[in-house]
Amino acid sequence: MRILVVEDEANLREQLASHLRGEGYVVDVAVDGEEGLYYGSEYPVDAAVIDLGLPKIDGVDLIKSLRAAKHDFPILVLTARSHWQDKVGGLDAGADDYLTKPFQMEELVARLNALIRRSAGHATPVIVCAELSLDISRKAATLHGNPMELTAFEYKVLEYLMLNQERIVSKTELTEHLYEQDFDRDSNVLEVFIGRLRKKIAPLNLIKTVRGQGYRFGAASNDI
Amino acid sequence: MRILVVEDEANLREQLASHLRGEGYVVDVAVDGEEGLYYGSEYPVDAAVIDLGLPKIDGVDLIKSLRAAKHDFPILVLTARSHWQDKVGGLDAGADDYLTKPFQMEELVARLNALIRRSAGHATPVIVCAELSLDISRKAATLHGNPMELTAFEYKVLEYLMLNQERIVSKTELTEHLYEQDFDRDSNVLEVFIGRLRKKIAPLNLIKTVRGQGYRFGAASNDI
DNA sequence: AAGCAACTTCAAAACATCTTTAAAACGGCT
DNA sequence: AGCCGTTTTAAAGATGTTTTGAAGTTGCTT
Repeated sequence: MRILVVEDEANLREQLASHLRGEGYVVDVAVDGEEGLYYGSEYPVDAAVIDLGLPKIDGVDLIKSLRAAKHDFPILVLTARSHWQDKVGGLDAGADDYLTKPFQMEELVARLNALIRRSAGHATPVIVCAELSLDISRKAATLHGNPMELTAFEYKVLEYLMLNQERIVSKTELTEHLYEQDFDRDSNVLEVFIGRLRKKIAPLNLIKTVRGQGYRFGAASNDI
Repeated sequence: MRILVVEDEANLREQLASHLRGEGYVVDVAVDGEEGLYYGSEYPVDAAVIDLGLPKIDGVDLIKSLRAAKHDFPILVLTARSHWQDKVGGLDAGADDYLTKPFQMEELVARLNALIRRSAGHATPVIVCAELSLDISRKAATLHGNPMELTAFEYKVLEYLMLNQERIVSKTELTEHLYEQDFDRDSNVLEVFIGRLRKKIAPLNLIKTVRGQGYRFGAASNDI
């Protein structure tokens, strides 16, 4: 999952980035609203964390611009406690949730997770498909009720596919959401991971390949 | 479908070309307005992506020249965000849509698809003919409500024919729009593909051959 | 009936995807 | 820091599908 962090204060910015990376997210960082708008438009981000009170373009204006440009990924705004009124402006502008500074990183991660999950159309943190279920808040999967052993990357791939079930997800889309920018276009890592996931969830045939287009996750037996 | 890309910045140009080719388009690339005018006049392109702000001939002038030469394929212009006023000039000159940089490739592809579809006279992304329907945005066809299994090329041929229903489409036209320039003139690939498509959509007789001229797709039973 | 255009069939070539293996990178531990 | 086990990546070959080329057949048209 790709997160855009827009925060002018260097300290907090780095802390956010490194903590989110530690959680397995791909992170783009922007130091001001202008850069934030650029990254939000250029890369397929899954969610954004935006500090209100930014130089160049104000946080509220950034949100408005992003929404005007039809980017509908969820946005979590950060406000200083002393400026708590700001949050109303942020939400009005199109943000989805807010957090007042200071805050706990765990809190932020939990909310971000919830936002991403809900924006993919899942109300609960547990996604079930046939005998396979994925608990996003715990980053764990169970098959036939037994916990599965997944590596960090296997989990990420499975999560992305399950959050986008029944939809064809191209290899490009997968890499853009799961890897930092510089990714070797003609590497076959994804095929390797898909292969491993298939082996682990066998005999269930939930990951179908649509030749020339990508993969589609789902229980549906009929092709589309 | 044949797309002309006119962009001076090498990086973006290559990215555009490779991404569009990945989407199944035939792509001609031009590095400046002069080359753009040449390709636009020489090849039967279905749509063009033109960056405003080009060397030699400016993007706006290129569009004017193309329109003056009676080329009426749809044009999507790219503008830098800082020069957003340009888009008005582009649209005035005869462009059909615009996108400000930076943008996401999916967005561009979606708009290009829509432009091509509409220029062929179809308002919606689903084209229906008798019991056969084609969803251009998903690149999928259904027959009697059941999804069809089409290979990439079968799809391309069917799409071109359906976008140009009731019109006689010559084999030359088909190859020019579906293949890169160097195509073996006396190959019979198209006949092979037409044959396969006919078999797949049988017993419907939607692809009629007009001896000596080409093929005509349509439900109309009366000859012309 | 001859000549040509279009059709059919089949196998070769090209291509995308999958599998396997081993090397490289990483993370935790002493 | 150096070692060890694990995870991720790169590379190469196997597999299966799609596309192409080629040869022969059909069937219009004159």
